[in-house]
Amino acid sequence: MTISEPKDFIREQVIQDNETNRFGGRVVTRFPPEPNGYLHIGHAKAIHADFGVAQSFGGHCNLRFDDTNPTKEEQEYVDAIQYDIRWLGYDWGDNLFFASDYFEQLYAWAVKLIQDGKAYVDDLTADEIRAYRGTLTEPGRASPYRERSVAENLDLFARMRAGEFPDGAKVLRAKIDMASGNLNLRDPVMYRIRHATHHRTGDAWCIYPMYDWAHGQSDAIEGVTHSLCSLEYQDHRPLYDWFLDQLGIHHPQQIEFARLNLTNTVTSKRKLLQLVNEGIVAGWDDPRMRTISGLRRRGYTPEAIRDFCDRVGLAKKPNVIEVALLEHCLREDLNKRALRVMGVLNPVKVVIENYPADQSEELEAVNNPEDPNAGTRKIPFTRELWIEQSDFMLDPPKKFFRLAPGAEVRLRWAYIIRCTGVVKNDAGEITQINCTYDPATRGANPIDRKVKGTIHWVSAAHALPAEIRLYEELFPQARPDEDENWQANANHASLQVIRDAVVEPTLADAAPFQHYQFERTGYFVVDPDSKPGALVFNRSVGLKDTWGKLEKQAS
RNA sequence: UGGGGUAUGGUGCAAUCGGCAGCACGACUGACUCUGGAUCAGUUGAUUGAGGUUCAAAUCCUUGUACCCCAGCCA
Repeated sequence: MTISEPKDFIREQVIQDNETNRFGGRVVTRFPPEPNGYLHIGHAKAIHADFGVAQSFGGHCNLRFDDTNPTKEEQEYVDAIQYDIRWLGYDWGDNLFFASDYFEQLYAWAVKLIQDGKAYVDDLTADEIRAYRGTLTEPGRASPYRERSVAENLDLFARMRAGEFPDGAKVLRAKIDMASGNLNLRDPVMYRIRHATHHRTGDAWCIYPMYDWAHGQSDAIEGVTHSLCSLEYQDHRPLYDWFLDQLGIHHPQQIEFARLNLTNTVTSKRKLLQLVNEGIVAGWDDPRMRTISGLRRRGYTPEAIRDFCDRVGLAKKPNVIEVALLEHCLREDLNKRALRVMGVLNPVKVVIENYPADQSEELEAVNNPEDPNAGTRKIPFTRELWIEQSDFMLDPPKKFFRLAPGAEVRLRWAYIIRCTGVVKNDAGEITQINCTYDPATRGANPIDRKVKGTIHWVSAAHALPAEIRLYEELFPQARPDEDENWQANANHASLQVIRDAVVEPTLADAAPFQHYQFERTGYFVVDPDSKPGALVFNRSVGLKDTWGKLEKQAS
């Protein structure tokens, strides 16, 4: 690892382990998703930690699906998770594993624990086990089945596997300490009976290992050295260590860090699933969702997400990151790469009275001022244009640098125009703005006066219709799920669809997931729903808007 | 005294042996600008409380306080 890399407490630990030669200098991590939902921004942090730490030390990171609960897991999720991790830019090479691949080994180890008198078959019901477990402040009591003979346990456990008992009739438990202050050590369940079809092992098994029993042993099998997980597993570490010690097998170091929390965001698979199932959003990839697929569709880039993960850091302190940081990372990435184009969301017609109706010209526009290699393009200019309604005011306040009666404004890449009057309909709405243009101001500033404002426009004759989807926060409040009734916090007006926007003709062939900056408006991405002739754009994030801020302060 | 954790500006992360509390986001000024974008310059603002040790404490000691996690046959 080079000196310039960040040294969070996890990397410090690894450095120490390498110095003491604890794992022979090897560094192996793993990312262990359960395939029961889609990945979200919180997983991105974990992935970034798991793959990033391994990479820092020239090690590798396994992708291991923690598929020990057949009633909740599906192949669909296995596929989606792999797609998302790859899209984020991480590579597990050949190291794709499944906890279900280890079921046979896990079973053999369980038998060994029984033989050693360290595990037993319990006939108590789930409710009874809970009652016997005691409470946070009172010790538990031993199950009446705790002292069964090894032979009987062996027999019963074999028959559990053989399918002789119905769901819930028996479990295998580790025999540890019913009085421990750590509830996880009060004879945790290792196996439960589930006559369910598993997405990979089919009907080969009807007993399935619990997380605590499967996880550490899977880490050991894979030669993992540093097993990174979130804070809530701190209480499980003694159990993780206990199993490994009883078995006397390779013993990785579990290290816990604080999971990511984001303002205005729910990150809980259960809640995300609810948003989808209850139709509050359109699906897992709804651009308002901070799932990886939702962020992708919203126009986030892997680079922006990785940069974000870098900046949030890695520590044990529970945290809530402001979404502003996420948005900052996106803007910073897109500013360097997104091609600039002009699009008018809420058009109003401008007629340039002294520009001949039969005339048109091609003006050169810079594609990205931040990137000379992006080149230039030609955009058509004619007598009739669309401009943004908000770029005109009949009675403008001070510091409004745009178009108003008698005022001048620069048309981006084109001429300076002066407003001479407006046309209104019967309802009093402005339907047309009349202007004159100054032919001397193409590519040049006037010498006798200063024109401060520049606005974007699209030639009416060449404009392409477009649908534009604007998003606000799904949850306007910073911490939506502090509330028991968190779903009620959802803003059902968080998606605004504009169907009559117009964009410049160079966008005719814009392909899904292409990023653009609509000048002065924001960053937009082509939605997968988009087709030539029926363009659809999502606003990824707005540009910083100091004028908008002024307006807000004024109101 | 059930067990396990965490406390540094509004937010997140640093400060390696006890040695000038730093970086980023945000907010606020200003400069510049054919994007009210970008860029540049600057300002604001923090060590959980109380004692103690020390020339010197975010860091060491004592003692409080607050917050988070744990009682699934989920992970």
